[in-house]
Amino acid sequence: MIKLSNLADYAVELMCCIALKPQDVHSSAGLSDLAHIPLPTVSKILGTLVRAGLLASHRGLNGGFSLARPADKISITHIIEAVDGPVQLTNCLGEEASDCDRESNCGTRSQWYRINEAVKDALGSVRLSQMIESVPDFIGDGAMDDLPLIAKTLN
Amino acid sequence: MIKLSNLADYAVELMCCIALKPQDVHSSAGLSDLAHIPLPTVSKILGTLVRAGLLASHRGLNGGFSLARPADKISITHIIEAVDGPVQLTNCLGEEASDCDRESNCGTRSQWYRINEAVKDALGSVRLSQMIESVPDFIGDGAMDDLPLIAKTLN
DNA sequence: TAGAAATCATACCAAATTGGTCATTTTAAA
DNA sequence: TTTAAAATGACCAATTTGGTATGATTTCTA
Repeated sequence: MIKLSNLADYAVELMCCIALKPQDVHSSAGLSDLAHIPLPTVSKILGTLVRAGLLASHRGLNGGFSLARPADKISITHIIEAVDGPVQLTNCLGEEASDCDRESNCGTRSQWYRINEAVKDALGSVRLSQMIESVPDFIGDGAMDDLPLIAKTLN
Repeated sequence: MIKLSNLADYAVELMCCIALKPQDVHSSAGLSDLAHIPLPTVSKILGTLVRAGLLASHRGLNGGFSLARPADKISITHIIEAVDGPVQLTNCLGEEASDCDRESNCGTRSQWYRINEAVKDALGSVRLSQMIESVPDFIGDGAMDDLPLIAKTLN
């Protein structure tokens, strides 16, 4: 199953919690309660997000975390890459062309590149501000009809 | 780092090797040599692909594997999902709405859905036949100079 | 101004997934 | 009947992931 790591998933969720009240300073403990994620794990993730420049931390009494920039300037890719590292579907796409003495499959590189870009676009096309707006009850049926348009870069 | 599993990566590569000579029956050992992947691993992956209906197996002497359908009827998604399971970026997207008694983040589901679909589209938009076309004789040296732009976004 | 409380930060440990190996059985062609 | 090949299942190692505990830092308050 292709999925994000739990930590990346958590990270997006925590960012959403913070973005809902952008003015407030949110403590790890408070966010842990709100999101039902173990406190130490929250701590670790928030620390990562601070180092990535997505959050600002305020130490000391009444300290906590707040967004480093407006929610519409933060994309899902930013959050995910901060936690999970870059989107790089295949080893082929790394810096070293590595062991590409393989026959028969290097025409695939340009295709892989396309696919990888498309995935990044998909992730990058949604901003944090969008994640928290408009919560239609989407469970069930047609609520998702006006959706994508994404993945248009291909073809 | 967001990446496919090695097995999925290998699977695509093996499928490419087979698709290059669609008439032939390819033995595990031959493919292992060709792709530089350990034989037992090749065996395991090919078995999975057979069960997924992407390959046909021929037992006995001079047996081996061949495509179960034309290369332009097989998408990368087919191969990847056969090995890694469905593309399901977040737990939220699974069948059971699970612990979505979480506050504040369920508006995110419809967004996650969009993102997930886009990723699937990206993977599904490339067919096996495209992966193997235009394979310039790249073995050797500068043959891959015109190859794109790769790893440009990575930094 | 000093101490204490609240909080961030980091180093450490355990468990689960993944990747890879081996040995056995089944099949079919020569 | 012998041989070469696939199919199957159990097994082991290692990386990664998730979680825990402890330590360091800042600010408030007395």
